[in-house]
Amino acid sequence: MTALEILKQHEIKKTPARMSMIYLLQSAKYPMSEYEIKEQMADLYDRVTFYRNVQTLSTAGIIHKIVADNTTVRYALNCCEHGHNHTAEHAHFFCETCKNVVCLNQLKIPAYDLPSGYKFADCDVIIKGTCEKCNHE
Amino acid sequence: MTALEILKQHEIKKTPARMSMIYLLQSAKYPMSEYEIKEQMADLYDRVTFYRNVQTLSTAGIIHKIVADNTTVRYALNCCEHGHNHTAEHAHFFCETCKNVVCLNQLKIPAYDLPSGYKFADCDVIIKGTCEKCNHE
DNA sequence: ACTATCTTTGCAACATTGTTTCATTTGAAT
DNA sequence: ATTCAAATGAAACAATGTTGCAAAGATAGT
Repeated sequence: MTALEILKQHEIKKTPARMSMIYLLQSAKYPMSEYEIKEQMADLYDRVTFYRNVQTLSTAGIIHKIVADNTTVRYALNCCEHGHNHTAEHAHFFCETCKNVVCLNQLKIPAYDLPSGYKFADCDVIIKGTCEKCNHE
Repeated sequence: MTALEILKQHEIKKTPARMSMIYLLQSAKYPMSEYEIKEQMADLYDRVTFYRNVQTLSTAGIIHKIVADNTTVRYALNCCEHGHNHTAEHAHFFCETCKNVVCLNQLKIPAYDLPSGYKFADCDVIIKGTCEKCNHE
């Protein structure tokens, strides 16, 4: 699906900043940091616009924000399959050496039983350690 | 166990800042934010010292740091039972309304199978939603 | 095409969180 | 008491995120 199609599908206006954010994340192998996005967006990049679009795109379900650590935030595109957005919740791996984050799509997040009276909204699972590449160096 | 005993057990020097941090966390019902700690430590409080002691105490396993969100960090004392420190990994609940964090000691974190080559170090589980109190208001 | 309206953007300023460096103070062992 | 490493405080800095407001851009109605 193209960036434009994604925006149309969610009835979000096409703007250069949004288009290139989606492009970038589509071509990324891993969830990207703000810094990486900033580097690649160059002149199109304004911090405030970025944060506002992160907000817009993530409430629409187009991207998701991964908090690996309080100082390590990454952004990734949700998989848009079969014409609608369908991303099962999965765990994320954070390599403490190279600071990269990887989506572990195969690791689904189990349902947790909350104490009575508690309402569930969302669950984040971050597994920390060292990635394959860093282990072989 | 007293704050002093905890420090001695881990061979960490007794200083006023460390003592009162442990006191505070011992008396806290919930994991505390830096702001709450700061309020209560008043003149004993210096930001740099705080961060350094968070580092010292958490690598010693005396406290743990809970990242509920990139802008929401909480600190909690680990349970020190039977004379040694023994805290099974448990999930945490983050109330999106009141921003409180609760340790869900009963929710143990399952073992996840990582892709080959990946080395496991740690796993954080954050469940988001609304807490009992906020649901009844 | 023209205007009115709403959304998005860019900029400036600010707030919060965390780190580094370095001189000084303190803890605790002898 | 002396000593020496460890801990502290202060200043400066860096990164991250937010708010208010004016300008620019897109959209719809006439």
